[in-house]
Amino acid sequence: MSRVVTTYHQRIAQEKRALILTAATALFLELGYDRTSLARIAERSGVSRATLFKQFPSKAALFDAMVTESWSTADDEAPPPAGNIVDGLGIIGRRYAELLGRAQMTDLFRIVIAELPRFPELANAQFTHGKMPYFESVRGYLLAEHEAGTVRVDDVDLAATQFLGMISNYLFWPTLLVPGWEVSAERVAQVVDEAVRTMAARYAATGPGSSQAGSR
Amino acid sequence: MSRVVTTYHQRIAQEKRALILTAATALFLELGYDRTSLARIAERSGVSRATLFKQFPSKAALFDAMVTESWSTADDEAPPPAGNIVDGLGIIGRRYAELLGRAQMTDLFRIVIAELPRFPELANAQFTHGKMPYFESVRGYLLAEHEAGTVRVDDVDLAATQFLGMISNYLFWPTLLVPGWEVSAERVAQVVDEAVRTMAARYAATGPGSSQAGSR
DNA sequence: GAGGTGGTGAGTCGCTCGGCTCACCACTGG
DNA sequence: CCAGTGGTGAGCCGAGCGACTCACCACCTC
Repeated sequence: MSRVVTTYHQRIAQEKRALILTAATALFLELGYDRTSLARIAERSGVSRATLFKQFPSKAALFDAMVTESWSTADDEAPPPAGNIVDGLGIIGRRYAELLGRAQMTDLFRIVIAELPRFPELANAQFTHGKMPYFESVRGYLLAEHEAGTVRVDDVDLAATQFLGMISNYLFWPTLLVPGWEVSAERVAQVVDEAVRTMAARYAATGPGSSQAGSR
Repeated sequence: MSRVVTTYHQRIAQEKRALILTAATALFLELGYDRTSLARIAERSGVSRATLFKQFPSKAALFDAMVTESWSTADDEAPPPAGNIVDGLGIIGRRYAELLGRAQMTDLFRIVIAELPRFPELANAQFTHGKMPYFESVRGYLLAEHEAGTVRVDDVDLAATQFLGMISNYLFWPTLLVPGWEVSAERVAQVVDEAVRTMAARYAATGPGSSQAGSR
């Protein structure tokens, strides 16, 4: 991105910063905000406490940097299908399910929910990087299909929420509540498929279209 | 229930216990587990710290009692529609929406999610008093209608989850994330109605039944 | 009115926390 | 070779925490 001056001891400083963030991420996600002490972060990252305080002015700043960094790497790993609306609901739903299924993603959600009263600005990040891209994608798809006459959707916002809700309510909540919960890949695909079918049945343009039965 | 012996100073003790629980509930829900100190609970409840320690052996025990008590009063206020499955999806959905809409209910959800790693047994309570009764109710209704031939539902569990997910994803998540979020009663009813219609369209017995269009 | 139950308030203990300071060292770039 | 940047380790501080103790008191019941 920007031209990096690098090459002084600055490089070492950035390495230390990365080490701190890695350790902080692991500890915050595992223990929560209060039970994670800066001393343990320093110990785990192999960095002195003085360095930690020079890099991050306060515990809150470190926590904020950790969340921001986690979201950015999450975006890198699986970019949201922003503009591509022609692939239909299936691909969007599958990517959404994939996002919800990542283990450290649920941990991140958990701590964000827990610390929201203390860090209200995290709610924005949660929406911006989490649900919103997928919601917009579904919304755009439905809107385009509606205008094309393929489907008939009066309340697009509600319909999009319905679709994502059918997926997340099955895949996400148990993961958030039950520690070691896992859903097989087949079941994930099935859940998404069924959600797509339900949407097709509900919002068919006129009569029952191609989405009717489905023996499988 | 059980015959209460009462009438010694035991009654006073129970009053004190209730005062403690009330204060503890307010503080835990507002500040979270770690940031709530027993000293502040004692101060707020107007009870000495010694009394607090005699009533509850530890902070964890007090927290557990608080959650249990909150769930039981929640059940009293709106008993889950356990056996009554003839009223259909609408009444179940509306009661579910009413549960999710209560302000202190979201606070309770938040702290339970936050402290789950430390109190794993809370997950059971969350399921037992929260989602499960409504899930079972929807499930039972769909099963009965399926056997009656009114609808055709192959995967009852998935269908029930879809229904509740369409509701909770619209009403619950924003409430959990955005501090002062509110949804009007009309919109709540609309969301539930649309979820019912979607279910009817998807799981119609053969052709499109009575649930076809719906201009509104 | 005497006995006993239960509440009270103050105090103590050991511990951990976030935050901060400072003298000292390692290493790089000129 | 030497100046300077950045990391290090140890230590200190004030505060708050959960947990516990004990002498004292208020009140009801017999």
